[in-house]
Amino acid sequence: MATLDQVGHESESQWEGRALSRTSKKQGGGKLLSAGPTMADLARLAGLSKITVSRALGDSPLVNPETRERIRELAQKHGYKFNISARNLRLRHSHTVAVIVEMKPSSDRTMFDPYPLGLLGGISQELTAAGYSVLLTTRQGAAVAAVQAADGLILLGQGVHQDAVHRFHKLGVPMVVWGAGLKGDSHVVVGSDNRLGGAVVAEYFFRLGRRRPVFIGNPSHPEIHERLNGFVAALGAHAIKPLLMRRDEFTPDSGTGAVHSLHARGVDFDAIFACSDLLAMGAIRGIQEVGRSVPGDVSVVGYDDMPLGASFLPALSSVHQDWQEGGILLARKVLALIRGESAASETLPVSLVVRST
Amino acid sequence: MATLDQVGHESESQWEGRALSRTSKKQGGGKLLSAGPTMADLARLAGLSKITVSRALGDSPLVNPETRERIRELAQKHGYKFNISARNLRLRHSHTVAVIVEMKPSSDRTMFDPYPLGLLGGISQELTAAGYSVLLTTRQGAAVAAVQAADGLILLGQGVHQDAVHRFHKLGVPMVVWGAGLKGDSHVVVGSDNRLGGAVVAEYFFRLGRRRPVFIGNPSHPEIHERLNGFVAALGAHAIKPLLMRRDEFTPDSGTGAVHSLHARGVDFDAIFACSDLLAMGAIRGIQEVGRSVPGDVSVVGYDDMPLGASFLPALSSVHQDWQEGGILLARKVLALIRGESAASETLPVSLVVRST
DNA sequence: TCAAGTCATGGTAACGGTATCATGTGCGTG
DNA sequence: CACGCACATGATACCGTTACCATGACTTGA
Repeated sequence: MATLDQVGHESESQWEGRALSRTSKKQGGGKLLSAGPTMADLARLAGLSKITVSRALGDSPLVNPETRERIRELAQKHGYKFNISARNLRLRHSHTVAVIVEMKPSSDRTMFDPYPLGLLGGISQELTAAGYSVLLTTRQGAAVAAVQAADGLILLGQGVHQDAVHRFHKLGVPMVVWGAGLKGDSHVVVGSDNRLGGAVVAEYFFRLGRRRPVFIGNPSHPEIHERLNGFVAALGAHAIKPLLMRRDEFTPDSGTGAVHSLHARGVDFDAIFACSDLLAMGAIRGIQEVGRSVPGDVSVVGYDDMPLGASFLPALSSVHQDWQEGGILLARKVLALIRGESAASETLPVSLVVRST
Repeated sequence: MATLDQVGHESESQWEGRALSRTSKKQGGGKLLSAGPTMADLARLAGLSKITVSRALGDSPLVNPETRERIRELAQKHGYKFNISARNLRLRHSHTVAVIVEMKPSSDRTMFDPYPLGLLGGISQELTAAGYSVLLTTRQGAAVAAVQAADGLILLGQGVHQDAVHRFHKLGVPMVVWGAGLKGDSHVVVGSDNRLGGAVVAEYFFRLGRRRPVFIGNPSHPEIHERLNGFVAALGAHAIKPLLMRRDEFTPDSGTGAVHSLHARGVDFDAIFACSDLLAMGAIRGIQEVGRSVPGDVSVVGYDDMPLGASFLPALSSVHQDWQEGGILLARKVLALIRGESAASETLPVSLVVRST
């Protein structure tokens, strides 16, 4: 929209202060504010009215192309800066979408390291391209007036709690949430297809001839619960029943521990689906420690496809999700809602990246 | 400042539309816009003037405490929303700081995974607390009008190139940059003390009795160059000269490759300082592959203290930096500059976390 | 008793854009 | 020649807030 590509172009003349050229009705005075020129100033300079300047800068077809060019140059030359607040006030919207990131204290943030950043990148890219600003906040800062003024809201964070969702919902602003969509949800949810992720791994194991698979992870996270569901359902179709090994921590240690525990209990298993790459890497170490081999004796698949996993030895197979794509989709949904269109919840496909394990 | 803590408080009555209660001079008409009440509306409701409402909501000492309370309740009850655009227009500032993140295409982004997120958290926390909004953009989006309107700028990204810095500097807005400060820099730079990081590792190696240390990394990044400088200088004080093993990639593979290369060339070494944890972990694997042990034969220290490193086996020693603290500092510096105070470049201390390697 | 000094409140004019409804020109056509 | 129409531009009135400078009531002290 009113995107003036001025970065990098040096203004050739300094704006000399306002008071002189201003049609001040009361003050003839000399207090020279060091503010830039306004549309009214450009208008006077060009011998036109400010509305024409507004139209020229806004690419309106109503102005003569030559006039537009002339005004453009003038704006350039005098270092004109468009005032967004004024436009937003007049237009009665903020052209802003608030992104609220729920940062957990820090404990299992590990799991989400690569995640919000990619998401944020996609969101920022798409929203900026549409002429919207991205207002970043944490949950604590969400009470601030600027957030309330946003035209739209994006909620980020694992297992965003329902109460938080409702709280923000009350602001009466278009809202889109990242995560696992529960069936009864009234709001729009975008997330990667965790169920599919589980199913894909199940099929993979089945094709490899694995018949005694184990799932490692913490299914109390809604997203991970879905992975488990998909995994169990797909295996069930082949009359296979996987074992659930519950682990709360998403660290390599935890994965190693899980395997040792299985081994100690004499459990017979030939495949492991870990719901995080870190867990998977730990599990592989555990498997090797108890004298078995990957992928010879046991197949292992992780989740998230961390860059690290690819250069792990043996190179880790993992379920890949495109965070950036997710961010873009989130952004598109809010924009649609803001425009008054409807938007449905959507899940993004995931893909299994098969490497050595 | 004008922070109205309204999230979560449900407004008890719906605002019934404007036209009726409005002192419209021309239109007596019925077009009922579904916009919320304004200060003027509250004023009429309270039998006061809008300026008094403004003062009450703004905690001005000029209004009677009882009046203030009354207005507060009224605002609450009618779901009043403060209009930031109007205030910003009037006050001639945006109360906004733009954060420009330079996202590399994706190649060695690995290195920076945990980094911008922590930084961003700190920035957001501090800025929000001060009543400022955080406007997030990538470099591509930085030409947008909203960025130009920001009261301040924070530039994030490894080795932010000088040209970019100058480009943004021309906007004439207070700016703070994250990274390694070069001596001749005119702008304010905040970064962690890479030189100290190198020195600390050097001392650690020396105390352990290591005399043939190797540095692995890519010193063409300014920040990493500093680490190398500190490392070399501190070792130099003990008349030790480290070997530089240049590696462009920051992956484990690259680290493993480096060690194999050293081994193949018959280089004698007893300590490795890798300028990234991933590199360090790869190096450890390489060391083990060529039949030597960590930390028995070779000591290894990484950089960044990734959560992963702590649960690596053997647990990785690493140089730790507090990203969040860095973000807070960045925020404080811009705020100071915005207030017209001066601010100096500053480096944050780092600490060596000694684990098993 | 009156000047001076609080305290609480109000009138008015900005801040810098854009929507709405004119206005004025030139041109083609019946 | 008058009419309608497209085109280019303008006058005016807001959008919702706060700064500036009153104004009136009531207190205080000489």
